[in-house]
Amino acid sequence: MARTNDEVARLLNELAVLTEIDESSPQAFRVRAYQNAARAVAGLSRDVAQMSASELADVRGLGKSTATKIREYVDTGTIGKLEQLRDKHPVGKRDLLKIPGLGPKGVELLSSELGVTDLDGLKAALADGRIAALPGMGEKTADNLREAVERSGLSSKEQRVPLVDALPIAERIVARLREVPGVVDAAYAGSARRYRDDVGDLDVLVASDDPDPVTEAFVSLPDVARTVGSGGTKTSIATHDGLGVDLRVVPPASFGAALVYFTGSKAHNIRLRQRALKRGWTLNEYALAELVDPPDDADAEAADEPAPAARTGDVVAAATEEDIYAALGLAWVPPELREDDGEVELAETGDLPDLVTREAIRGDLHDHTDLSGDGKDPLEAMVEGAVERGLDYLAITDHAEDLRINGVSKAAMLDQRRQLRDLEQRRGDITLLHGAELNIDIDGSLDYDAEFLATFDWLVASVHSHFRRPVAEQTARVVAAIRHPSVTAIGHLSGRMMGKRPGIELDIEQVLDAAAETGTAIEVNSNLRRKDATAEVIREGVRRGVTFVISTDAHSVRELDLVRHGVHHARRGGLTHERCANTWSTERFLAWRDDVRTAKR
DNA sequence: GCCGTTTTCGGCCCGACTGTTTTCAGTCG
Repeated sequence: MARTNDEVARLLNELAVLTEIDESSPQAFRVRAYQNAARAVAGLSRDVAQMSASELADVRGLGKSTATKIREYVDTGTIGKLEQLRDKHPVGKRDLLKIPGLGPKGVELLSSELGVTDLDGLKAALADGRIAALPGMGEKTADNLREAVERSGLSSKEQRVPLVDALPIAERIVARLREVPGVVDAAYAGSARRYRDDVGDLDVLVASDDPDPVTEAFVSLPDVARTVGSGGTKTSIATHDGLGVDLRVVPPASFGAALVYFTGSKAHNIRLRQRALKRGWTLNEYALAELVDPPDDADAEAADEPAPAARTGDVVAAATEEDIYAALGLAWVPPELREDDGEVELAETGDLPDLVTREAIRGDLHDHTDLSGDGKDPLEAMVEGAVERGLDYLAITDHAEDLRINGVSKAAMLDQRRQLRDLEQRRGDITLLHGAELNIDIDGSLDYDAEFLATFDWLVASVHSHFRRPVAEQTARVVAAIRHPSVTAIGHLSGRMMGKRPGIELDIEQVLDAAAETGTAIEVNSNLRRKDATAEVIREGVRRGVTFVISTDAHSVRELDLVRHGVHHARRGGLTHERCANTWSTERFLAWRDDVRTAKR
């Protein structure tokens, strides 16, 4: 949480990159140690600036050496070792490392053989044929590098695409590959399945004993701009948007193992494999299986060839994820939690959180009708849609008057309220709350007057403008809305739009503490472009006892289905049923709302 | 650099694909 931690994590990652260049090997154990340390610091709830060297060294993933470096940074503002590596390896080398196809060995080769230490140098060496003449390189390698440099410049290794843009592609590809004869199952995995905010690429997994027609169908998809590589079971393509998609075809009996493997995260997988090794097993994308010791020296000599490092024996588990986790003595870990930030330990002791599920959602508390300008469907249709989806309660929250483009006057609001009460009475199959989405102005003030606001059943207050103001101003603005006696929830907390604009800057501790103190709910907005509040904020809010609601912010009947995204996102933040008010029964929900308002007034 | 139901040294996750190699190194995920 604390800023120092993010800063230190960034420096440790830089140390990892520089060490990778320095030791010319991605395997260099120091590199991984620094990466682990960076993640450990980023995930720490305590502020490293407040911790002693010995306290730091006690943190899992940090040792004496890194603890000393962190103290050095906190005390002096610099890390000697880092400065030294920065001097030794100019920024240009780090840029070279970002080029797809160039790893630490390649970068070192360029530097030592040709004196090439930056992108311009590489371009020149490519142009005059010096690259192709290098030992271990050739014309083909030079061509690939030339293409990589031209196409994506520096960024493609780290260019990430918002989930909202990538997920539809993933779902389309999976649907198409499911139709291929011989395909038993298909799914997307990777960071998309973990529901990260953005993805580096897509991982698609197919279960089939006949890979060739799957590969054929995959490279023939209309999305495919070019095939990056293709072997017997693994194929990589790039879409016209420049998104990379990896396909793996595995035997149906291995589908569970492959799902675990390709869902990741990498760090989570490493923990699982270490666990497997301790039990005398090995875990790969095909199975959790017995580890067979390599033959002893005599046998190896007799065979007159080096012994393989390990061979696998009988399969312990492979078909489903549940089987594999169970064999490893773990509860099945929901994909959204597989980041190695404590979930393995919780799975071991059976203490994984009771994460919110789609089936548990009983109500939707942020919905628009065609009364406000940007809504598409009339009140009756929205209510019918909610009933069809099995909801017990629904809040209609059209934009209030302040949002000039599509806001609603007081009179129109009252008219809608009469319609809503009448509809509720006539139907008798759903509880309807009359609400509004208020605009939080830059000074924290809201639409209408306090007296009128007090007559609503449910009020969502959200930021819609003035995104670039100082953190103190934004925090005061939002906290004022949280403390307003009639406001029951804060909509899309940061106002971010993925791939378009960042959210407002908030002192999140202050905001969450105000929400916890007043009982005002924080919304988890289900729109994938928003995913707002962020997973990190949800996680911290759960820790501080904040109540959340998962809302669709639907502007049409169809958008009521967005709730599945909101649920996945909330799970990433560790949201439990207990802290998610719209999983509660109508009675419990209404009683809670009454309590909050009574306490605030 | 970190870590320990094979504890203070000697390990450290696993495999596919590519391009350069005649059996493998480098890169990637």
